[in-house]
Amino acid sequence: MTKAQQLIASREPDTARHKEPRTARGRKTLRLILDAAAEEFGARGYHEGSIARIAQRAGVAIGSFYTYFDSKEAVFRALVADMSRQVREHVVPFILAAPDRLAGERAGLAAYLEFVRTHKALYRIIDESAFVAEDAYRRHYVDVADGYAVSLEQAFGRGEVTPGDWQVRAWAIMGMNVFLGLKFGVWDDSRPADEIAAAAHALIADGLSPSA
Amino acid sequence: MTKAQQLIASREPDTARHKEPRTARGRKTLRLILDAAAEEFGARGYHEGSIARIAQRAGVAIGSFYTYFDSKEAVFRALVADMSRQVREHVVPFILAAPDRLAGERAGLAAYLEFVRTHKALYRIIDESAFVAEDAYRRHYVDVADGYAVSLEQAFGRGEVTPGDWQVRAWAIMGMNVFLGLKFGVWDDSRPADEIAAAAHALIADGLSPSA
DNA sequence: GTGAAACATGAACCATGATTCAACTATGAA
DNA sequence: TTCATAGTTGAATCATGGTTCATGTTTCAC
Repeated sequence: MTKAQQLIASREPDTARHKEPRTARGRKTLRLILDAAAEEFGARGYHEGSIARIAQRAGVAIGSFYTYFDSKEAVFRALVADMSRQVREHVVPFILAAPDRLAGERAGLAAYLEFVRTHKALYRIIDESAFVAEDAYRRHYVDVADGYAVSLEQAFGRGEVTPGDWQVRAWAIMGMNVFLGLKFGVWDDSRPADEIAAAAHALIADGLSPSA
Repeated sequence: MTKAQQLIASREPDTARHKEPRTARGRKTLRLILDAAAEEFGARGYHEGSIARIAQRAGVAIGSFYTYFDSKEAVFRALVADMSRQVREHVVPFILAAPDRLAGERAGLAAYLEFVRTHKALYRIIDESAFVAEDAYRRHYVDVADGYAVSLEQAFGRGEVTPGDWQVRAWAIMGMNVFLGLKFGVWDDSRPADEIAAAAHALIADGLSPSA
């Protein structure tokens, strides 16, 4: 397993399983349904979203939906797992490509903001999972935070950051990024992602204290 | 208006209005219903929560609920506004009592963590409002962030913090606090709030960079 | 080519729970 | 004391939408 794979992979087995298609036709239909569900839940949210409309968007009958998923919650869980993976696959390479961890932090945030701006549905789905599939939500954030903590500690080993409480730092930075994503990604994309990332990077690197 | 009142107050008029009771009996019943709703939504969430159960918890008939609120959403909105105010009323005094803004940051986070630990329902309700009453959710966080931004800028005027992007900093710090509240307040309260606040304070004050 | 398994269809079923409402009781001002 | 208003009651109503299922159609290994 490469370092990138380690950071992307989830620690837990994939519990959100759909019924595996056995033919090419089946795989295609499953894909259609998943994409339609992402659109529907992204636009209307879990509770307002309807299976009938998902089926319609996918261009299949309602019954076909139930060929692949046991319930509304099942398809939602599958989506959360899928999107959790997508975010990490998009962001991690930017972090790894940077010369050091702090530069990586900045590049990662910029990449994250760009990703959120072009995948607002994704943001909403992961967030809403807190109330629909709490375990999936926890898994997502615990995975990301643990990846962060490990990564920070390794950077410390290379002398790139000061020592400190890795768990607190990981959750703090993650929360920062998520809220910046909400504010400057989802709600207001008028400012360049780089600019936000630079300001956040400055905060994380040097803090607010004038004496330092 | 005192400084504390400024920080606590919401910029927007109170849109989430219930029907005002005209007698002492009515005011008492309204209070019972609001408290019951907080319990119910805190425990089961908005969609799993039911009006019938709220009425039961409050010890009143279903019809009485509709004497005070037009709908399920209306009572939820009233709760969000109420709790948004509660958090600020609890935390702001700690920030103001501190000798300077950075110390205030630390004291505020510790106070916030303690509050979250003893009011987990509140945390959940505000968070879920993102999907039930998005405008109320936005209002809450925009209010808090703007308060932060102003407060940081004033601290800069007193030479307590370095100059920077106030909006980005405000949202970053707020996100940090919210996520630390989720992780170390709601999910895991095994570590002392002070300890978490101290670690976060160190991050915000001095950053991660070893050169600084 | 053939048959069993996989996949597709969508009308009908059904549980759930928010909301209504008509009858009743308590309050408090005059 | 009186009566208009405020407040209370909970069974019945009603809309919604997730889920089922009996009946086809397609695929593909043999």
